[in-house]
Amino acid sequence: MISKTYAPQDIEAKWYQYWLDNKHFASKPNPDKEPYSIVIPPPNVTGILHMGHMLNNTIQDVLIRKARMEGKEACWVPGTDHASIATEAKVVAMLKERGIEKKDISREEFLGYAHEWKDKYGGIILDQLKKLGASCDWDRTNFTMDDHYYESVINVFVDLYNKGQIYRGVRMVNWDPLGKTALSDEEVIEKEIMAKLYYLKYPVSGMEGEFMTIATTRPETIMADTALCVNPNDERYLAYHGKSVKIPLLNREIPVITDEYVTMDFGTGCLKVTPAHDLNDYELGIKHKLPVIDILDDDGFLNEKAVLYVGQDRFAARRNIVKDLEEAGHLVKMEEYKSIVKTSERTGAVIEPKLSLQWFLKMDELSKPALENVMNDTIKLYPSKFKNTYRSWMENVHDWCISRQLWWGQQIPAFYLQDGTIIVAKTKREALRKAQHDLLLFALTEEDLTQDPDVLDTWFSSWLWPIATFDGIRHPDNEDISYYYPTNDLVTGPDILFFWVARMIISGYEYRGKLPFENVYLTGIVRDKQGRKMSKQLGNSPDALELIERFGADGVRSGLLFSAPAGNDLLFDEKLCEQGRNFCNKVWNAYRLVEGWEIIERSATESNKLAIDWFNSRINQTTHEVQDHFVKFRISDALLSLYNLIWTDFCSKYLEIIKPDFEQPIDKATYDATIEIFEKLMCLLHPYMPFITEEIWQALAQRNAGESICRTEFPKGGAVNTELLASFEAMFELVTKIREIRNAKQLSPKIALPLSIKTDNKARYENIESIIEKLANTETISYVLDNVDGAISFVVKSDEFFINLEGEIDVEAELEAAQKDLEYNLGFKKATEAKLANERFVANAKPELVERERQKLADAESKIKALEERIASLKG
RNA sequence: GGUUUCAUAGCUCAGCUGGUUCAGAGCACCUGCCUUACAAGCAGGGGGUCCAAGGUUCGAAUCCUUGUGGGACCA
Repeated sequence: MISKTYAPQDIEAKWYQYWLDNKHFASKPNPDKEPYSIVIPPPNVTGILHMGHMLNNTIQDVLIRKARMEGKEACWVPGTDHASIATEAKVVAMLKERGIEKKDISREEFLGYAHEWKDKYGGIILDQLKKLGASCDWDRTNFTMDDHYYESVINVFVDLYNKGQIYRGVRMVNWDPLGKTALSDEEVIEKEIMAKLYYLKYPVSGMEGEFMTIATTRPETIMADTALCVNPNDERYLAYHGKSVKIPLLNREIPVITDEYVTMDFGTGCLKVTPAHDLNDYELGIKHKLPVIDILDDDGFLNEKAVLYVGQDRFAARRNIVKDLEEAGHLVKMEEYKSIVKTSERTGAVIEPKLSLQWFLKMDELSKPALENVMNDTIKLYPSKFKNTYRSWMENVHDWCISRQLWWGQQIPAFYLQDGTIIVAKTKREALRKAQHDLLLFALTEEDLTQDPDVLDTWFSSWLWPIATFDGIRHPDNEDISYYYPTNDLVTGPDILFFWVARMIISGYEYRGKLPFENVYLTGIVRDKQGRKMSKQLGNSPDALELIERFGADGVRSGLLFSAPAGNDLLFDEKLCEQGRNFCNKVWNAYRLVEGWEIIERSATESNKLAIDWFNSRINQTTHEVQDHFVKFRISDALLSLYNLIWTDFCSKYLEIIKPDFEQPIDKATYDATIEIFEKLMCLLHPYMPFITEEIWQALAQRNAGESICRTEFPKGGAVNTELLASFEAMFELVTKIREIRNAKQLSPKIALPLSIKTDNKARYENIESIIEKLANTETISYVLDNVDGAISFVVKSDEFFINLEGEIDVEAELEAAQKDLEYNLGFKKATEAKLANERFVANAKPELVERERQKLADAESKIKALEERIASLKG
């Protein structure tokens, strides 16, 4: 006896191992097949599976499994990225636990520990993906710090440098004083906070008793001021043009300059200019040739250039200077002020705008094909609304700061001579040769070369992902890259559209001359019920593995997809997984029913034959629907179509029709047809629910060793008999009406109801009498020419039906219902007639539409006739 | 502030090129059923001024304009 409820745990583990053992996910170039490839968005090597990953990877798995079943050479490349900042932080923490400080060990030692950490804890997420059922080709697993990948990244750096696309320069960057590294704009999170706006007055030189008052949120930077700036049109300050003021406490003199950049109505309309510590001030400083005084060191502590508060942390210095300013009478007032503070995504530290020497990649030329080919739909974004966002970003692209002051990552292949000359080469040896050869410095040895200590931004390695995972940078003509590139679909979140997707497109055109993928499917963000983004801090994210444990991978997968249209955020509720689990159970029980049947050698009844034909038409219809949804990347809609097909049409209708009576056998013809149908349904559903479909598919028939549903053919969808579908629709409507009466009269389902039909076309019902009897539990059906007195009646299409429940009929209620129905139909008739009488409608609308309206009118008319007779007889 | 996007049932969303009287699905809710595959189930039901106001059209939830209110991106 098999279990009444579906128990996924053992089944899932069993089949996943089976798939691996039989290498069903492995792929290699096959010229006889069409390639279909996806590269996984590499999760952070420190990461663990969360809801976003589950959604994202389920979608990829659905796509890849479907492609595999369609006979394509499907290849899903998994892997992880090295996540410099996050991983380095983990390693530093691990060392700290062992009592080791990063600053006390060498780079080589540190990297040794980092690799140790990675081998031990890194990539847990990939194993977790297996629990989800991900059909990745695991032999192709890549890591952005693998030797071949590392080399690819270095090669690209050298190449771009040689092409003049990479340069070194001083720029104002987002500095993370805790991580002690520059961050890209994308690694910065803006938080809204309540800050204080301090109003400080600066004495004007040569004008005793005159002051200029500025408003600032950062009083500790006044020592770095090099000017005060007012709008030249601001009448309040005309008298001070060309004067100078003294910085409070410090008494250093700085000029008053004018620039239209200053907003007159913000604060006091008088701006302190601090070029070293604010991006806008920096630009203003360049414009007005102001000096730059950098008073902060890399830790965010004040240095000796500050003169005051030297050695203090920036926040401590702020507290102290406010106190001192107040005592000295320079603090006019303080105001609460809502402002935005930038923080580091990784360390949480408040970002310090800082001038520093960094490596940059020029973006203006490189980004052109990437913009163009998204705008002209060579690369399609789903949903397309992201095209706008993409464009606005790409049109305002800044040069990319690619250096990071860390150790974990690809070390920048730039070597410095003692005089500062830069030589960029893949290795130190090559750099030396270059120096000797190009600069004629024959006496030079490797000891004279110092490599840049910084590493490259992690995105500078992951932007090569679709190429480097196939080793297409080092070997641009190898078999894999030639076959699998460009990949087909990329599935990722819109939050990394810019700094990953766009950059992959850039590198794709630069290094392959081609797009990296054809379609980009952007998932929504998984939020909690209240609409909050799931995060560790809030603790509102469910444990992914625990969810799988509770609901089964199939349940979680389908649950996530039930309400996940592309690009729309998904408000996650465990109820969705429950629904998925219930669906598994439904499918499971349908299998239990079929599995328990005794078979008898007998041909099928006419009604069974009809039901089989009808259901095959429904499958075909739905298959076409599903294909259409897939073409448009409506993954969620495709699932919902299948859900309804299986639950409503297969279980509630088809199986109920052909189900033999209790402990009766089923005829072989119907049984065989049902098994075939069941297999087809499992194939259609397999991409979504791989485990249960494999389990049932294996059980439905004898299979060969190693055979799997994941290698069967995805149903193509044959002819649809629309007439048959329509007649079954009408029949189900009839059945529903009878059931409605049963419910309204509170009659037990066990009592068979007497049904009479008044119709011009008896043949319409004769073949399906037994179906109606079974579904609605009616007694033998009779045909009548006249209305049945005292019976409950209703109209479906143009035929009238009577259920004679002696004494049960409430004439008033029946009359009212019939009257209401009549009114509706009269209204409908009127509207349709008006439409058809309208010349412009008949002239402009599509002919089939007009024809449909005529048909509707005819239907309504016969229905009205039947209803009128009905009302007359009730009144009679 | 600029750009963009959305507003449909109590909740989450479909509604694709305007065309069934179009107002849909799932969940939730109500009623009746422990019926023989399934109570993680079966049968049935109620529920909406499609944000507001104009416009285009034979016809608007759908297209246009303005407003209101949310989100995203950029500053």
